[in-house]
Amino acid sequence: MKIATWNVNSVRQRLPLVLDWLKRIEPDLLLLQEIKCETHQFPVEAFQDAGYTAFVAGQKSYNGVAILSRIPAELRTKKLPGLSDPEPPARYIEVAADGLVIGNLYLPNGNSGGPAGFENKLEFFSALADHAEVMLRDDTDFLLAGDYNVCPTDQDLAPGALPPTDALVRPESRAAFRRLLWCGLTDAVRAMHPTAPCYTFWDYQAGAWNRDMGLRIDHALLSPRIAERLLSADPDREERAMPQPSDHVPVLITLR
DNA sequence: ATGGCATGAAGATCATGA
Repeated sequence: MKIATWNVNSVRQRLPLVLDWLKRIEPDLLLLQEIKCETHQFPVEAFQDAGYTAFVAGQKSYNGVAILSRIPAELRTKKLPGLSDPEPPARYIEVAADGLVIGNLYLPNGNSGGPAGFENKLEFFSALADHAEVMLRDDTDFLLAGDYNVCPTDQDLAPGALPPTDALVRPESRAAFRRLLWCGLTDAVRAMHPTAPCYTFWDYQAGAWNRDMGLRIDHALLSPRIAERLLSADPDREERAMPQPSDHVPVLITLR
């Protein structure tokens, strides 16, 4: 089983690239973040023609997440349980497929909106950990993948790529990510690559790609039984060198 | 430390991203 996550930075701008990637890689599911369109604007037909059903949680301008599946899947929710905002931005969508719950998340960056913006990031993390704990108690097999907007350790960013005050590396953000791991989840890429950087993002600015000033911020966390099935987990670096790329690359997980 | 790109919505810039 192949599951991938990709922050595409506008699905409409990236449509040819995403279709090309689907055709070459043939994942069973692709989790998209930052689709940057309303649900009705999502190019459902183009993906249908490629053999994928789309589950979409869109909104105007920003954010937006979607799951593409070429295997039978059913929508579970378009909201992360436990957020204080009754109408939160479109940052979470979850389906069930092949006996597995697949949660797709776009965690708030936390650098905008001042202290409240950062608190909002931590609240999302906390709600996500609560959700994971409920599923672990229910003995549900799951994968929670997407743009976590955190470099978990200093190994996960190029030296000097971010100031230490950045919300992606602040100790509170890293502690929130560790809480998820300590629920008993496995960071798939890190489990398969204990020492390599495995960046998933390079800024468009300042020649970040050419200087390899990357960040590892797109992650797939696996519940225990799913972790036992892990065969491979790799960022697809080559996608960053394509014409008009997203600033993130896909991360591909293969399960036995 | 900031924001040199990129995107969308608006509008003759701006907010956001990370």
